[in-house]
Amino acid sequence: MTQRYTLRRVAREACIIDFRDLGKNFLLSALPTSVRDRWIPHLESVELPLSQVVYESGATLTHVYFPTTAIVSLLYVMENGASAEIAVVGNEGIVGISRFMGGRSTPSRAVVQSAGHSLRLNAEFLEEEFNQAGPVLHLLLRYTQALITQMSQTAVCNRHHSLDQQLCRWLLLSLDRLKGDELVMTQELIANMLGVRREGVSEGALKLQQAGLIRYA
Amino acid sequence: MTQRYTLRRVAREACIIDFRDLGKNFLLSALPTSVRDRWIPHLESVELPLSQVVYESGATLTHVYFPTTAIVSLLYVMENGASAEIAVVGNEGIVGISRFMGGRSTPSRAVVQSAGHSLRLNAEFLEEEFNQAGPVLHLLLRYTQALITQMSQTAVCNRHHSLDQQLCRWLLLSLDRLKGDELVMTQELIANMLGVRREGVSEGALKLQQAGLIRYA
DNA sequence: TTTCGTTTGTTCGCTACCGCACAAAGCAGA
DNA sequence: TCTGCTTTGTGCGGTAGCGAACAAACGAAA
Repeated sequence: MTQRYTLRRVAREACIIDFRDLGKNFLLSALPTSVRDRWIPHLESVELPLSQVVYESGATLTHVYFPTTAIVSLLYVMENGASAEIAVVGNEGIVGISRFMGGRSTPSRAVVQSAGHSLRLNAEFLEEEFNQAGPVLHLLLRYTQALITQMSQTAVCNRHHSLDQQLCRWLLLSLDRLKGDELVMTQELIANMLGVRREGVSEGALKLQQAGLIRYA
Repeated sequence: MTQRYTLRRVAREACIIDFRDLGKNFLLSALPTSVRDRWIPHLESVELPLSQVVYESGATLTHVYFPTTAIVSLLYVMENGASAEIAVVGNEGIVGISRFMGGRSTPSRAVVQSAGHSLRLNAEFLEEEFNQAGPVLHLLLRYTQALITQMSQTAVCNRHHSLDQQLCRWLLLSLDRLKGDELVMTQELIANMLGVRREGVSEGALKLQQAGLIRYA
């Protein structure tokens, strides 16, 4: 019944979101219903095509994103243009943590790694909600802590693991965030994310295919 | 005058901290005086010897540390024992952010990289202060954002920079947090932090010495 | 069907770094 | 002063990954 009510309310306020999407993002579904009901009129539904830049390094965010089926990569770009992925965000998280962490800008670039759907929220609205210091704050900080852990692992992988190992990790990170088991992506793009040569990815993928662990075309 | 008052109060409450130390940690000195006065009776003064483990990976923190002259490295340790430094904390920060970020444990190990002095606070007390959602919360989150940026840089350095470059970065990160320009440390330890071979550090340091950029014995 | 652009596979030096082994230097304690 | 331990310097194969160059496969548009 509550859900029916929510659905109608969404319709009444002329928001085009499908309320079922709310349950697809773990953070949104972890919110108390009172908060979720308050957010619904502010949530927008967006499709994120492959390689779209969600936000640029140094930019001030206008929205924060709650991916449902999309996957977003956070890249750190060096002055000379070289870059490396520092974290991956899918339906378990939120893109744009720097907005509520206090800095006005972010050191990373967010790029869509797997096309899909996402909900998004006006950044100022989120900031106000965050500053009410209730469950929203605690949930987002817990997620941030998880993100920090993922970034730490990325750092140590970059140091100690072989290209093949990193490719495997990357595939698994993606698989964790995918509905099915299929990923639309070129080796070139994977190489950019990992910050390695395209040829290396080619060889790695080949090995995995020969071992029967993946298939691709 | 305010300072004299503070000093007396410290003495009255039989705390052994020197109130001048407060100003040596940037976070503590950025707090409003009202907060600082409230914290003073709870602050403890500790000496951190080289290589002391401030907290172990996975442990629940009992205290958070505000280094004044000490420098602490955050290391991520892999299952096979290999490790890599993910961030450095000196008098600009706080050791133990995971305590207020919500997770009960932390994925990193904190090790003293340069012996020195630090103030520390009971972790539960800090948590309560943090949850009052005032300036303490915002200051600590801002610092956390800075720490995340440092970790991102570490990740991308591990990917794209040469051993020599990383050694330089490490020395500069340390220099930024040192009073003078002298660092007591073996090449072996530096290698552990960076997650590289000791011989590599040896060669790198030699080059820098020959270039007249550093001196060591 | 042809053509052209994109994506993937393969090869060939080259270099940075690793693991190992060992020598040299410095320092502390007996 | 001698001895032993810690720390630093150096050399030597082995290898993973880089940069460049190019061939093969595939797909979409003309």
